[in-house]
Amino acid sequence: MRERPKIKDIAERAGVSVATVSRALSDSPLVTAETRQRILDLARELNYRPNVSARSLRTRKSMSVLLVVRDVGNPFYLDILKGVEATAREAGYSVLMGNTESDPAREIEYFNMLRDGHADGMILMTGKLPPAGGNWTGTLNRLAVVVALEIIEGAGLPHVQVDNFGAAREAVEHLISIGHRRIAHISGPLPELMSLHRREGYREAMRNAGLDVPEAYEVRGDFLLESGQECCRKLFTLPEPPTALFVANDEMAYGAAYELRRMGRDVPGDVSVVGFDDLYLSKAFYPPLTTVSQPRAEIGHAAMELLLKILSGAEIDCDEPIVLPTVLHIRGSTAPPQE
Amino acid sequence: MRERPKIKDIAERAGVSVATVSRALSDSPLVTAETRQRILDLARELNYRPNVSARSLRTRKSMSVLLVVRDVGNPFYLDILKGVEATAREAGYSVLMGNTESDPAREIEYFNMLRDGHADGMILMTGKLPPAGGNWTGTLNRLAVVVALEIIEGAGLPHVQVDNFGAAREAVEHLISIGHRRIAHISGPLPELMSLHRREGYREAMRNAGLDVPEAYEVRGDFLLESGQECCRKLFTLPEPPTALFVANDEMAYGAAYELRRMGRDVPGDVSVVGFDDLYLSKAFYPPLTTVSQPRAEIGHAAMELLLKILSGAEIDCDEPIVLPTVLHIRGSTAPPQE
DNA sequence: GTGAAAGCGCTAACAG
DNA sequence: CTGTTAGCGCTTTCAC
Repeated sequence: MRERPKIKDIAERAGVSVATVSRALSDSPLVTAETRQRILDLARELNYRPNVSARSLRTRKSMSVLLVVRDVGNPFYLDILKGVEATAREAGYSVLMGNTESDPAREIEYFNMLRDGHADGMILMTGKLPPAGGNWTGTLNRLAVVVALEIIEGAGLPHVQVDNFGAAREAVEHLISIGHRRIAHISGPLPELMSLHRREGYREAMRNAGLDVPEAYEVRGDFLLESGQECCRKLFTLPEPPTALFVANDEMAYGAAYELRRMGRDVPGDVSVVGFDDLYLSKAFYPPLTTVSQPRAEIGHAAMELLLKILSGAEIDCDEPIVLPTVLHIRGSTAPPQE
Repeated sequence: MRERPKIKDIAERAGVSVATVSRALSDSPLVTAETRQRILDLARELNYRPNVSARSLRTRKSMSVLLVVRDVGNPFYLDILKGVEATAREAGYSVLMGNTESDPAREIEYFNMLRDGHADGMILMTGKLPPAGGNWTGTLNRLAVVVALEIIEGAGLPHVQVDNFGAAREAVEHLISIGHRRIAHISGPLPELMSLHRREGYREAMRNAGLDVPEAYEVRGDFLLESGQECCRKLFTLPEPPTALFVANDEMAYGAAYELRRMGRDVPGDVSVVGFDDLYLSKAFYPPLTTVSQPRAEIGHAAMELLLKILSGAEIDCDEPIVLPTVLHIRGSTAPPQE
């Protein structure tokens, strides 16, 4: 058989109709065990594989989902992707990668891919809806979209997230508990909700401990290494620099630690540093970073499960986000302040 | 318009046939500029998007490619993925993620996805062909497959790679040039070609310098952090431990550096370490790792370009791999040996 | 330049 | 239980 066999080829050889073959192949109970077996054997023999386009066209299902992130190059997404991929594959779905790089045109494009049957559903990790350019607006509620990691308010979409506020508070409480009082915060880009929540957690912990937060102790970064360095430099030109840093993500925390070293300050001897994310290989950094670990694989898994539920037609309560637990890993970058 | 508009809807409103609409939409010259414009306007107004399944079924093209890796969780692939994605999107292709985790069943599965029309081509980064279980064998030459990063011998497939041998040699030559003579090597898993080539580069550099390589100076790892630690431990129980390490990838290099620190040896004061890959954030490590940087985005880009060429029907010379240049980044983890 | 019509390969009524 | 048949939405001959 030179050409790819189709259902018709099997039907002819088996001496049955295409309908029967289709049924046998999809495990319909409407086929005798014997016929089914004959067909199955034949299919294997011919090395038959159903044509996905034909099937999709007919069933109106693509059996693939779209995973959309801001930057595929960011290692943070890796384990999430892994979790999504594993769960998707188990359910027979393929995963299409989407990368917006915050380009509105691309954001729209990926939504369009849902409409044109490229994918059945989408896991959105960009933290925002595309501008209302394409008039997919209004169709939104009909599309199967799960927001993971980030939060999009007011769209009525289901969410899978972590308690950024609580996790940040816990991280800062750790610093307080080992004796720090002058604790500064390098935040993520504002007014993104994730950054906001982490900053609120920081403020709450400080407030609860009766500690002061001078305005200059809150510096705004953008989650990238360089901004961690820069923010750190700013903080240590202050007349009364902090003894500890709560940084909104690991990448900036590395930047800060790197900068501290350059300035001749020891971590954690002179300054303690706490990050957020628990990046791949973060335990290999020196000193190993104390950080909030997010259950990334589980986030991916949960988001995909939720999406599958939606795709199966179940009603989802979008008002109650799924919140996954974080863990504060206390490692070598934090220590009590010097006398 | 509640339902998704199809070509027929446009045709009716425009008072033309579906054929004309199809032609106008695909920029065929067989349509008057005026009709075309009317149709285009209408399409935009209705927010029309062609159904991909129908189109794929008809054209026998899925306009997507499969990117298959051993482990999506490995950050090494990130920039490659990014390069592939960007190039693919520009050409109108989507990228499907494939993750084998070295499971033969999955390896076969992804090849099957080519046959069933799920994807038009594949970029394979697993370094091996699936076991000849599915009888896709023989069909191989008909499938559009590009091998990137790794090497698969004898399959007649086009390759995009780096000169692992030369890059490794250069790295070791650097160590030699700053005065090291007792240089050990932590290799990747054998007999994988990539590991083999890097080891050969190491040997060649040593040989050229007239340096001895005691058998115990070559330890075999598996590219993971822990194995870097382990191998390092072995090396430093030798009666005459090395003063420098050439490690086959960054992840193990971090493991080794971590272990050296634990053993109270300073990097680079007591021991110099050179890695391979130049991982994301590697400059933030302490000390910043001297390492061979691979042009990952370019590898992704080149592989996708090559695949596009194949998909466009061009004949490819599979005997001449595309070899991309590496750069040795000399950073803080290497220094002349102590007196 | 445009239209009619024939499928691409599959599934799902509907009949038997 | 099995077969016949009508599409899914699109592209592409082949006529006109």
